[in-house]
Amino acid sequence: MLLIATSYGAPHIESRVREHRLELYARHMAVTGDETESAATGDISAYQIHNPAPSLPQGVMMSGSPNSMHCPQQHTEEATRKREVRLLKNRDAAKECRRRKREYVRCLENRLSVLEVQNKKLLEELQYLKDIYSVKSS
DNA sequence: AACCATTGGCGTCATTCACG
DNA sequence: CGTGAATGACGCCAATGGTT
Repeated sequence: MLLIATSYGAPHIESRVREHRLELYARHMAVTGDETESAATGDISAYQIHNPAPSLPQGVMMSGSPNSMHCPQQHTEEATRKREVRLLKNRDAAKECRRRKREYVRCLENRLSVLEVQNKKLLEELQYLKDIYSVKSS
């Protein structure tokens, strides 16, 4: 079972998204009549529905020795399992990556507002000094 | 209320990069 | 050089706010 609780984002949205995917998937199954292991668990993404998995999962090499798998059935099961693990890892990596990016942007925005205040103060000070100078020199 | 544009978050794929 | 992690790009969806 690959369904995991997501760590980021609003939980109420997460669950609704999941429900929506399940609905889409149910519709997909109704049309195709296809049924896989992930179908049984409901572990399916919207993208997978719109973009059926290629015949060869990403990153799975053709060069696997024929002896490593006893039969084609086992080979495809192993390939499917590897693909699911890879997708799960990449899903989590993407979430973490986005979280860091949001944090980075927040930091930049904070720094911007600090610098804006600083700049304003310096401009005011500059004006003040200019005024003093002009009064003295006149 | 219906419609539309914008925004934010997600999953996936493709690519890059660092490491063993 | 193969492999896994990180990330940009893309498309999708839901929520939200503005407009008619």
